[in-house]
This record gives sequence, C-alpha cells and structure tokens, in this order.
Amino acid sequence: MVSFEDVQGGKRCNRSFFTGFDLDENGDDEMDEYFHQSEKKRRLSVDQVQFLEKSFEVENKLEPDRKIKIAKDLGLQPRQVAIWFQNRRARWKTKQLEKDYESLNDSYESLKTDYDNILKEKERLQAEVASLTEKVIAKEKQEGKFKHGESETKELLQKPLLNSVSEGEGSKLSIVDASNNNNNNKVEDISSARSDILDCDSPRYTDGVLETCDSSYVFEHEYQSDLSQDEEDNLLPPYNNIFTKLEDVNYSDPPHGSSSFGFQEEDHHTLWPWSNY
DNA sequence: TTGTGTTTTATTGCCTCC
DNA sequence: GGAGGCAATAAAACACAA
Repeated sequence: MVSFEDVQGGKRCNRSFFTGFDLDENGDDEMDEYFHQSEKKRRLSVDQVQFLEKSFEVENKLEPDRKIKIAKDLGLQPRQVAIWFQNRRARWKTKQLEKDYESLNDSYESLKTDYDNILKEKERLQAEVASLTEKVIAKEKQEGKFKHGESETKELLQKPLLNSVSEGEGSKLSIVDASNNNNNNKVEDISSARSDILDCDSPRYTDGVLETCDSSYVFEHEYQSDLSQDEEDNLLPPYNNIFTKLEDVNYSDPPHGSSSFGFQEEDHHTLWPWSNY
C-alpha cells in the first residue's frame, strides 16, 4: 500500500484540496478564500495527484477500506477519491484503445503489403506462362506438328498451368482466411471455385474442340489478355477453337471483368477491407 | 487580454452484482 | 434495494496563440 509520506518524500502535505493553497505561506487569508469558494471545483495538488497515481499503479480499483485510507491521507472526501479513480480508469481505457488501434493498424499494413506482393508475383507468373505457351505453339506450328487438333503442347496447356494457378490461388486464399474472419462466406465461395479447378478433369479434345469445365475460363482470360485478336485469328484450328469454344462457357458465376477465377476486381472491395482506403 | 482548445473534476443516469 | 462501475456530459481550471 502506498503512503502519502512515501510520495512526498516523508513530508506530510499540509495543503488542502486545490493547487496553490499553501498554509505555511499564506495562512488564514487563503483559508478563508478556500472555504468561501467551496462551491467551485478545486484541482488536486501535484502531491495529491502523484500519490493517487502511485495508488492507481498498485491497483486500479478501490476497495472501501483503501478508499477511506487514501482519502484520510490526502485530506479528501472518499467520494473525491472514488471519482478520481473513476476518471483515471476512463483515461487509461482511452489510452489503451489508442494503443490497440495502432497495433491493429500495423498488422493491417503488414498484411496488405504481403497481399500486394503475392498478387504481383501471381501476375508475373501468369504472364510468364502465357508467353512460354505462345512460344511453344509458334514452334509447333513451324515444325508442322499439328494433326487434326492434336498437339504436343496439349499436356502443357493442361495440368502444368492449372496446377500452378491453383497453387497460386491457394496461397492467396490462406491469407484471406487468416486475415479476414468477417468474410467467411466469400472465402468459402472462392475456396469452392478453387476446388472446382482442382476437382475438374483437365480440358479434353473431342473432334478437335476443347471441352472444358466452367473453371477453365481462367485459361481463356490468360489468352484474351495476352494475345491480340489478330494473333488469335492466325492460330490454327485447334487453338482457335479453344477461344471460340470457351467464349460459349457460362460466365454467370464469375462476372465479366474478372482477372482470374472468381476473384474479379470488384470482389477485392468486398473481400478486403483495405480496398476502401 | 481574450478567445479557443484541452484537461480535470464532478454529476447524472443506467446497469450489474450481491 | 443499495453499492459501485461505466459512459456521457457539464463546467471549472488551465494552456497558449494572437
């Protein structure tokens, strides 16, 4: 238990309720003044506040006995001591909220940076895949390896690309999951979209036409974004069919403008709170 | 000196707990 | 039902620029 003598350095305070009231120097005049202004608010002296602060550090709540003792030590009403502790708790809480806010804000900034970096890496990898695929197709075309829709590139166009995209999305999804509990429904939607890709069989060629499940629109967007219409038109039948056939795919789930499966720009605003900043 | 913003002390009303 | 806690608020005291 803190004692007022400790705080004052062993000297008991002889001042009363408000600052600047010193019995030693001013005597009866100020005493009269003090009692005449009893209706007004009086600030506690520096020593009194210091003592109360020390007591607050020890325990921020007041038991009745402690309240009485502190009041007696300081020459205050127990009610005043209770009010001081009440207000002090309120100030402490405000400070604590400010600290919590700063801490959360730091976490948010860190997560946002991670997310942005992953997004950039994903875009870079997608561009790389598109570029390499284009080169392979051109090479096959040059070597005359096209035979009625069959191509050595078929395998390249299927599992490797889909797998890499799936893994990329998986990384992003784990961040969504960990950082945004308020959007569980969205996360589930995206997760199911992802499982569509993983569960879906790879695209198949039948009669020279690519058959694909809905999630294959990932593929189509890659080509649409990376090749001009002229380049597409110049492709030989099987590849041309990839585009024409995929254009018929039902896009009702992932709306137009989506940059990747089920993760269109619009969704970023609802899925990621920081999109609004 | 004065106007203005901030801090401190105190009140009020509501809620919870025993 | 009384005591004590909290949030919201009032009002006095204080700090400070102009």
